[in-house]
Amino acid sequence: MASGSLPAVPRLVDVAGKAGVSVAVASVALRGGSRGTIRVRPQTAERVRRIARAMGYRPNMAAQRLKGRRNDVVGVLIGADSTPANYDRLAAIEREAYGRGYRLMIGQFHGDPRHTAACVEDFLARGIDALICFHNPLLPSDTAVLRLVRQARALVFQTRRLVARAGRVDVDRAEGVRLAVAHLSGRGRSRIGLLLNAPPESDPLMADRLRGYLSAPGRGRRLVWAGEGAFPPSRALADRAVERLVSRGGADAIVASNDVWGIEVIKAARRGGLRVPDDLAVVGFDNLDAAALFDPAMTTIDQNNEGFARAAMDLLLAALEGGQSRGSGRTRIVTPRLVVRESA
Amino acid sequence: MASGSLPAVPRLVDVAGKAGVSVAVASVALRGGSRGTIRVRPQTAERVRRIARAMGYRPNMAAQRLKGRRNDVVGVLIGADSTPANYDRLAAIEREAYGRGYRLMIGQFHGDPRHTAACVEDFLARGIDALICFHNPLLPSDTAVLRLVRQARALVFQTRRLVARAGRVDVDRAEGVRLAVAHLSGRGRSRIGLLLNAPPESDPLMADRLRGYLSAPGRGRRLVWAGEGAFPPSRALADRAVERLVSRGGADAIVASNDVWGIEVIKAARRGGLRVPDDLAVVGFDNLDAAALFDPAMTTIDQNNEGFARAAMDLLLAALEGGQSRGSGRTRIVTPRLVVRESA
DNA sequence: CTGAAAGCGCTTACAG
DNA sequence: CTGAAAGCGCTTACAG
Repeated sequence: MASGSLPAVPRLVDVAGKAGVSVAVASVALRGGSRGTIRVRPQTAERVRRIARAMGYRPNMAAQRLKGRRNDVVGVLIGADSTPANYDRLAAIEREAYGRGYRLMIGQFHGDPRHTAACVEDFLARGIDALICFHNPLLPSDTAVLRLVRQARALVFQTRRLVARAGRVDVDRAEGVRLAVAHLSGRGRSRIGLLLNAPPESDPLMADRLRGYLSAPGRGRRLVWAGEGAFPPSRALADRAVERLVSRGGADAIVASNDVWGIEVIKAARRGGLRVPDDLAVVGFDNLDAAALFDPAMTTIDQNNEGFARAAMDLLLAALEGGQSRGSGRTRIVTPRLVVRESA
Repeated sequence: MASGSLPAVPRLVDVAGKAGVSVAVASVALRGGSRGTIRVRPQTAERVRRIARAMGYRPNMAAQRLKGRRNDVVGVLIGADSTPANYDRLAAIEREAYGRGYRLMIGQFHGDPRHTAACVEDFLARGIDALICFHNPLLPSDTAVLRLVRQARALVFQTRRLVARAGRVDVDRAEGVRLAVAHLSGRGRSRIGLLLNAPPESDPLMADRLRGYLSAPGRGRRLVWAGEGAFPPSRALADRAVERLVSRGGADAIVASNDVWGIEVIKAARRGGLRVPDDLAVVGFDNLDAAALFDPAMTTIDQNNEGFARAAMDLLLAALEGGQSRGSGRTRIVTPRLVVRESA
């Protein structure tokens, strides 16, 4: 609209023409000294690069991909109704992927398997190199979606491996709870309760926490309360949990299955006239921003999202670079850490 | 590794062969009845589609792009050290883009303009259709980066337009503060203070809040305190703010420039023996998860990220679909809303 | 109404 | 050591 001659995006042939070399030489020159049978003399290569830069040349990635170049894109499937903890993890994965030269493409979900399938189709059509599946969007019964997912060249599942050759990254939730119990026990708490968001029989993530709790040294007598999966908890539900664990159970400390529950428990305890941490110590799980901001600042288990991201990219790159490892090599367990603040 | 014959990704020519038609007919059949001079009879088209589906055919997007197909990808530049509020907004943009058939590609920043430039280069090489720039990563002085950014076919800036033809989306921060003041005034607060994270002279986002404050009916006498931009605020700084606004200024209500400040002010007020909201009402800004979880649940201004996302995509699609509108048509101001909870 | 052919912008064997 | 040519998988004028 502004000028008469449209500038047009420069192509390799334009660069080659200006440099007085063939496109083959130009192509090789731009990507380092030599490729296959072609060997370009350093000064020529430098000249080509200089001219390319001056022209603002940028290789057309679509053309490169047609010739087999990798895309360097990782697709991520994540539930649109994900907990804040999952978004924190996603941000960590994005940073890690970026550092390794990969871009992330996000696919959000709403529970409809047909929609999920369409999203994976789109990922595949775009030529993603790898796929990370957060556990919430996929069920073993979604066979149509899983058939598509299987077509990704490299695959990592969170927590639960739904495809045989895939990698898996998980957080050692049991260890997280053990860390919390050990900390509380070390501070003289003798009646440590565990609060679960859902029954451990129906929720493997809760079962892991229970396992950690039961195996923790210094735990004292068993004291567990589990909700029915309602999340976030209502005020009445939080009151009930505190009533069971503290009023009836005599707890002087509670390890909650996540930060939102931890915060709601502190509020409920206060409504019941308890002081935190004096009368009741509370440890959360996730290390959300809200945990640090809460008053009292909440002690919690950090899931180590950086470690998770590193492990996921390690597995994906290993799979991409040929030797998709087998057996235990395909699983990485990330160790969480305790963040001590004021609530415990 | 498993079977003898590698399955190989089916191509259009394979589908056409199996259907007994030319690739041209197959190509057109797969994308609706007719294209250009080619008109495929419905039953033929249906047969081609059925065969394609049975073969698991998926068009190679790289090849399509080489022929001019759009990519349907929006790049987003966002600071890696962004506030949580920006990530909430990013999630909203992702959902909105997804609903309109676009994917998002995220580029994070660390302040190094060379790194930023490399990221935009990458976006352009990947053929993004549009670019959204959050305000933090870019400065008017980064001319090299801006030269690259300008090459995007459609552009939207947050808050501050750094490229002439770009679109701009902003939140009416002044209106947000007016809503907060009106609410407080309506609840009988007569001495309403404004707390800013940085001096309004040096930070336009703070200047907007001040403008809203000064123009709010029922505000009472002017009472403003501004920090020096340190964020998040230290305990001592929050104490000082409360000391100035409440102890010296006599405020019975404070509007804070963001939720983190709002929360820290509530904590500081309590340290000073004040009850919230009885002695002091506090309104935040951003509506982070932490605001709802805090005790007392914090009243705050929601920036309306859904509205922001819708406006940004509207502008981008308008630019992409030819008529890049001019003048005021390129700016969209989103109206925030007050979320009333317990703190005010 | 349909088919053969050109061409998008690259990379890489293959000849000189 | 360098150039001309084929081909990646599509789409779309152009001929029949």
